[in-house]
Amino acid sequence: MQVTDNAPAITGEHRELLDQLLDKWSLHVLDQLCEHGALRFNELRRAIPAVSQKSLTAALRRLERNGMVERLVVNDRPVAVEYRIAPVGHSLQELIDALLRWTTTHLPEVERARAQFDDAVA
Amino acid sequence: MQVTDNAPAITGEHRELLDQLLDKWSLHVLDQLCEHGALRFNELRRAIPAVSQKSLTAALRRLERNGMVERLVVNDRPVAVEYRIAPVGHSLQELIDALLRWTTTHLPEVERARAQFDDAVA
DNA sequence: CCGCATCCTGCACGATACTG
DNA sequence: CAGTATCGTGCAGGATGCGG
Repeated sequence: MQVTDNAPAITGEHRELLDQLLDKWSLHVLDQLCEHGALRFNELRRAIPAVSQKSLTAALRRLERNGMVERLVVNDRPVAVEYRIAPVGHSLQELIDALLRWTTTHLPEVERARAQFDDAVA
Repeated sequence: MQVTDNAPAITGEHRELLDQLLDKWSLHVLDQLCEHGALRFNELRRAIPAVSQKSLTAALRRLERNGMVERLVVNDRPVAVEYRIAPVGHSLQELIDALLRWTTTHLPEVERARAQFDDAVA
């Protein structure tokens, strides 16, 4: 075993956690919460128009359960809830940004590869 | 707009690309190919025992189409195929490693959060 | 305003059998 | 060895309606 072994193996738990943090909507949610600090439920809905109420709720619950965001009831009558990014969630943000930057950088290259592949098939 | 804006927005294309690269099996495949350089189809199957033949084929096709890996026929009779990591795929590896290191680091914290959350519900 | 319950649909994925 | 073809199933996720 090398001391320079900086590539951990992929265990089921790794995969499970990444699935819960990098799923279809969680990236958007984390992104918004990092940018604005704290947002109300319907503010998030408006910020991410394509998400359904059900999926947004599910994503928020998942993120909350994993400690990425904090949910706090601001007010009863009428009910007001605020979602706030947790410190550990903020630490994830750097990685997410890195991913987004990577895609932005390499998207043209990927699209060329796709065109070439699709041509070869046809 | 700030010049220091280092957080690109999440477009549909970003999401689509990430979905194709970070899916259930692609991480394993990229990981293996980066580690070993080049592998045969059945070597990959053995290296990732949980994957079905169908899903591995699909993952490899997807990665190939996006330019992440190169497929080359080494031999006919009997057929031998080699999958090799492409340069752009290798550039992804650093991010994947970063993700894995992040999960490794924060998994205990996440598990504490989960336990607490599940307690609160019960 | 926030969110759960229900129904419905498509698709991801495994299992299995077959081919060059 | 490296796939393609087909079938069956679970589950993610949208649409809709109700409740505190």
